Amino acid sequence: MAEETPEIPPDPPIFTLFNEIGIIEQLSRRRLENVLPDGLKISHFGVLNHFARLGGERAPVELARAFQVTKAAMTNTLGRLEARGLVEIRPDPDDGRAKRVTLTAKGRKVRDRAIAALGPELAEIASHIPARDFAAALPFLQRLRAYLDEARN
Amino acid sequence: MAEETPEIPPDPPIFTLFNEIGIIEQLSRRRLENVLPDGLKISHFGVLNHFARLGGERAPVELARAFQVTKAAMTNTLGRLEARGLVEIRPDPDDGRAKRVTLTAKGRKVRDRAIAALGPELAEIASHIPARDFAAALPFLQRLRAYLDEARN
DNA sequence: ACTATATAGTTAGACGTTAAATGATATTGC
DNA sequence: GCAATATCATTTAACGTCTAACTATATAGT
Repeated sequence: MAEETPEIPPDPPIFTLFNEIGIIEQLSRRRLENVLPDGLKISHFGVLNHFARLGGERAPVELARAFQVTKAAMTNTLGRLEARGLVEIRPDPDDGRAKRVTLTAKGRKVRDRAIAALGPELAEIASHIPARDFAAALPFLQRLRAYLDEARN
Repeated sequence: MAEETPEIPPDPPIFTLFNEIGIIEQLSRRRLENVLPDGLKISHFGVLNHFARLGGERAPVELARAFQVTKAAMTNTLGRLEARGLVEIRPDPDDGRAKRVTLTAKGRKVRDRAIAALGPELAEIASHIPARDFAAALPFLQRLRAYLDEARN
């Protein structure tokens, strides 16, 4: 009977894409964390790198928004970074509710070592998939991210 | 002094891309899980959908490989699906170490409801970003995934 | 046959994340 | 001024994932 033919309609591309994104996220995070020094996590490195690139000081809520995580997650991340002396957290003199976070000299050094450790790993990936393909794929992902971001509650 | 000019060299595209992937994964997972019925998680839906599309029965280790998660994660997922009566797990008659997992009628119904709930959500995204853009972006992501997959230890 | 190795699945512990509730401080509107 | 509301940060509980260690069974080498 007709039951014998499996047919198997493929998932729609939009669905497959989110699937691939999820798997790439998992594989790349594991891979990058494996080469990061001192058990540094991607989320930790992200914060250090943010400060190293943009400088200055930030409120935790700003960082949470920048990385699209909850304030609770950022509280956790900053607490661990502070415990390791990589960031400094002070009360905000102008707002009793808020705090100010800055990168310490040690934090900058760890970030620089992380960048150095990441370099060969990224180069290895780039040796298999041309850098221009990454650049070509970026605009779509940025647009998708921007939409999901603005559409979030 | 020169310190006054911020310069701010941008991260390389390959780095920015992994960044975007991570954020998209987070935002899309949260958004899709919010519309999934019965607190179904993406990982749970993935397994149900896998069975509904391909039919038959699978060993847990096969599913773990298909979804790029560890066996431990799949044990957890299958345990929760079984506890809710969405899959059935039996010993493999031919291999004393293995198990066989099948979709139950209830599991299929939940999956169908999940598909129905996901439809409008995906359509809403597609209304802001053309479906052809998703299709166009897919090959690169699949290639990247395949590389990361084969290069994993 | 027997030993060594590989594979299937589970368990335990750690970690990051989320949602929800809470406390503290700011801001807005009347 | 004062009450209502919004915002910043933290805490708690639940969840999914990972790594590592473990049990049980199967397969390969000798």
